[in-house]
Amino acid sequence: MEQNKIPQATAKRLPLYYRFLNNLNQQGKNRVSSKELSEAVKVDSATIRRDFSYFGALGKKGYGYNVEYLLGFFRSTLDQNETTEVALIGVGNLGTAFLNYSFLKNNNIRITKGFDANPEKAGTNIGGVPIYHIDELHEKLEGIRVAILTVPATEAETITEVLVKEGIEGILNFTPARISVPERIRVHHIDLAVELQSLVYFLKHYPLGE
Amino acid sequence: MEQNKIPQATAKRLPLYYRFLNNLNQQGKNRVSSKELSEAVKVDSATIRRDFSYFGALGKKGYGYNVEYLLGFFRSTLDQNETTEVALIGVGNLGTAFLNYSFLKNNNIRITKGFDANPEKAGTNIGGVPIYHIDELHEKLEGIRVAILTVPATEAETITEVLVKEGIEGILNFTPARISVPERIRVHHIDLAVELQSLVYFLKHYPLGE
DNA sequence: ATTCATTTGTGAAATTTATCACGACTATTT
DNA sequence: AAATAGTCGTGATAAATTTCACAAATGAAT
Ligand SMILES: NC(=O)c1ccc[n+]([C@@H]2O[C@H](COP(=O)([O-])OP(=O)(O)OC[C@H]3O[C@@H](n4cnc5c(N)ncnc54)[C@H](O)[C@@H]3O)[C@@H](O)[C@H]2O)c1
Ligand SMILES: NC(=O)c1ccc[n+]([C@@H]2O[C@H](COP(=O)([O-])OP(=O)(O)OC[C@H]3O[C@@H](n4cnc5c(N)ncnc54)[C@H](O)[C@@H]3O)[C@@H](O)[C@H]2O)c1
Repeated sequence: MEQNKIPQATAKRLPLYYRFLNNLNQQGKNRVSSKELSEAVKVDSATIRRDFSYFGALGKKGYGYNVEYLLGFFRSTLDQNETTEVALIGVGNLGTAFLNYSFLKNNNIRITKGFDANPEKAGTNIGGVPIYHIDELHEKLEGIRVAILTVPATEAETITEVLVKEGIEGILNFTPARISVPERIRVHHIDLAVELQSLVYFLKHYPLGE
Repeated sequence: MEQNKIPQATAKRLPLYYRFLNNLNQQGKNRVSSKELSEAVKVDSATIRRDFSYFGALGKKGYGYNVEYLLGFFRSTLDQNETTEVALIGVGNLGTAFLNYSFLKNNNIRITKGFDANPEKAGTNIGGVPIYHIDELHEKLEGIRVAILTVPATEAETITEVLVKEGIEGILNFTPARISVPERIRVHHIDLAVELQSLVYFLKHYPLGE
């Protein structure tokens, strides 16, 4: 949409910066250096300056960055002015935890609808979010572009096909299944078992500082 | 411990390969090519071959890989012969979901103890895992090297200090707090809000195929 | 036996990401 | 107004990761 120049690695750090700037702002701080930011978010200060520089000269030499200005800039860059609606598919253990969690501290993304195959869950309300039967996807998914997938792995592929057909553009997939989607759809995997296992692997094979 | 030659990016993919090989093995398949693996785990086949090659010549040209052999190899590489015990700190929404989930399908990592500050949770049992009061950390953490952190963000830093003091070596941190630890401790962050937000960012700024 | 379709393992190249290091500039203190 | 300490933005470099592309090997088919 804009300049596709922002490296993916940078893009993944933006929400992190945004959140911390929000904290600073709420604390009344109005000035911050890349060094301070670095200590807080655990990213090298040169990397932070480089990240910011893709968006132009946001800071002042010898001074640092103005918190409010930077915050405003990232707010619009991250589209935090308008609310993004997200659907959650699979209201089980994990899905319920997400529904009970309000993502929107410093954050304009909200899970607004839940879907489940279990007819007993349809019609209920968890954490203020209405739950619908999965068969109602077509009617209820209007205008929603992002889905969180927390169904059993065996269901992931078929549900994904439906979601794609309904026009979903992005999926945050918590199932261990590696789903297949058309090129235009973006899928991010969060694979908790893999994360845990790789952490254990690192401990055994890369002892001490990195 | 062994040859520190395995790139981190490779190490992070090993559990993924391992899981899929397990599936193949259970299906009775005894041969697989990097191309098939590639389609299943959505990793470029050259990358897979490169990853495997760090461990030596595990395949046969013109043939592919023997599933059972490869599986056995990764089982020992990932220390799946012995069980790894993990402690979970913070038995709330997210923590409870993890306790109710059995990580150990194809996987020898188990959450064996939960800890919470809420005295009403101490003494209970969730998903077969006993919950202790957080003050009992010292007595109960013996021999456990890995912890999952699912406490409120405000508690993350202080709890981490205690965990480090108790000899924990790896932390899987689900709180938005970027915790400070000595060099020797390994921390992996899983930041759900950041993941969601960056997915939304990518959708808006990188439309269509990547 | 020979051909043919596959598939590995890897040198080399390309791409992506992180880090170094310094000139230019700012605010503050003396 | 000069000196000082601090900080950005970025060219250059380094490091990490991915991908290309092909010789060498394999098994199956004829
Ligand atoms: N819970 C965890 O800690 C955890 C950890 C790692 C991975 N996961 C993965 O996350 C996913 C969900 O895990 P969970 O523990 O919440 O499972 P769960 O069984 O508690 O929940 C799954 C939910 O999906 C619903 N469902 C089933 N088929 C459906 C369909 N076709 N359409 C819509 N809904 C359907 C079920 O009714 C159920 O409510 C699984 O793939 C699991 O492997 C979970
Ligand atoms: N639930 C989600 O979907 C979700 C999503 C993203 C991030 N998170 C993060 O994960 C963490 C946990 O979220 P949650 O929704 O489970 O919160 P929660 O409030 O439901 O659970 C937190 C638990 O930690 C316990 N606790 C508080 N202080 C403690 C202490 N000092 N020692 C031990 N236990 C203590 C509380 O008693 C509670 O049971 C939070 O940091 C949250 O920001 C959660």
